[in-house]
Amino acid sequence: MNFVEELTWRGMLHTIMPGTEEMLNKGMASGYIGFDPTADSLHVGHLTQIMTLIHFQRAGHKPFALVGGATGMVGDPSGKSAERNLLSEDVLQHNLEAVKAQLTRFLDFDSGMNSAEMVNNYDWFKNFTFLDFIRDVGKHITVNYMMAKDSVKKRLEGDTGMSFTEFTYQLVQGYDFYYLWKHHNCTIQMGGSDQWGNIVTGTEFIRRKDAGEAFALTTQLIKKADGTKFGKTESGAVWLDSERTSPYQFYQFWLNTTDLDAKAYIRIFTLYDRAVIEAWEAEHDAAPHTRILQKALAKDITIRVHGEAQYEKAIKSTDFMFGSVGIEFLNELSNEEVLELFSGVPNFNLPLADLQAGVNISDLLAVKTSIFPSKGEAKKTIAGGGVSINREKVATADDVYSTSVLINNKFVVAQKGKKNYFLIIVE
RNA sequence: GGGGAGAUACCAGAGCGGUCAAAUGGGGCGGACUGUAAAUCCGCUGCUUCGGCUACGAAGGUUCGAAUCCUUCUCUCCCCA
Repeated sequence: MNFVEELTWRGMLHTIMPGTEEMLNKGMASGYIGFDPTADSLHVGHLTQIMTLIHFQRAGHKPFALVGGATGMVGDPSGKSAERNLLSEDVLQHNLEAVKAQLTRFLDFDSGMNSAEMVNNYDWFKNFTFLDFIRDVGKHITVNYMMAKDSVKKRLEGDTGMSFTEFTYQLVQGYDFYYLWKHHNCTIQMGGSDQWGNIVTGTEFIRRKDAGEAFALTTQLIKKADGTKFGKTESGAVWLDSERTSPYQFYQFWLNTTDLDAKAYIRIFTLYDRAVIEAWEAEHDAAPHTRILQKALAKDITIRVHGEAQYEKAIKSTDFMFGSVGIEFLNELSNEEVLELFSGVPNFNLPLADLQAGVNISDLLAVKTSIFPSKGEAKKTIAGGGVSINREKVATADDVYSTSVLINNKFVVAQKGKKNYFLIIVE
């Protein structure tokens, strides 16, 4: 199965330029996807692009992962309704290093001819002067052409306007493609469907400047079945960095996928082949409550991103949090084991003296810890029956807790709702 | 430089002198049901020592009383030059 067929059956393909598949079928091709360092970690939204590169490499092609040291300084207007704030160079540099490190984990950088490569567009832009740029790049593309792009049109039609800086973004990205085409023989650029306009500016630029031929392919924007944004939870984006999103939370995110979405995601985010996936689907349809798809999905991605050991830990934590194990189970564990079990869960420290003096529940939740942002909210949630201490529902917001709630003389387990656990460490 | 429109809670958006902590919708959070799903239903959605306090771009002013009226300022958008 070739690259395009692979993406097609997985439901990942969005748009493909005519002739692309023929070009790829001729043999090993080089292609790239760009990642802008807007934060110091990638998030699950980037996984589609990462998987695309993985498939590209598995199909025998040579993938380039481009980190946008330069483009990150400009700001991509695609899909943005308002002008973005520029990041400082320090922040950008820090982000760049972090993103590079993450990308390194997913691709094979040592597989001979088609080893992956990492490039940074800052390398070819840092000495590119403004005058050179407007003469060598700007001259080949008309403003009329640039204005016709969706990303630009939307902003001109909207009521927020757009700076010249963001307007030029497509040229900067277009030149990236040209550079990689010229120097690394990259004949295809891939990306999310929102990147189509930018990518095509690149192929157009290559054609006009050097009469060269280059291709484009974009992938589906991942959305949830209900149309809402993919990759968000109560606490924000789901990051690949374990400091930002713990492996346990990461695992939970995937496990909580809806049935409908799971069928789509298992194709996009795992490498299992069609027969395996279809067999699981049949099994899933027969007994949806076993959530076989969600489990397989969560397992595969968690291992790819965080490794086997972290996955095992996430499973153990999950078993305790959602299994039939009672709270007494903690008594059988050592302090280290308890901490390990709760390692993926937010935790707070509380001086023992506070508990000895007796602490009001809303103080405990909102003042001594930041499980709730305010006492008012803690009280409201308690009134709605949404708070538990050691798995026991808190009856009223006036309850006072003392050392009698301690587990192992050291811990208190708090829950906000059913799914959100917090560990309070008392010492 | 000239003219116009506007700035309200997380977002959209009503309110146009008191009854406004501010309609309505969305989002979010919690509950019930369930499979840690979807759909549905219900509750909550500024802070609080529960007496109040701080809020409708900012600062002043008018008034017994202002999100609502006046002045100045800041910012945004649109049109013209």
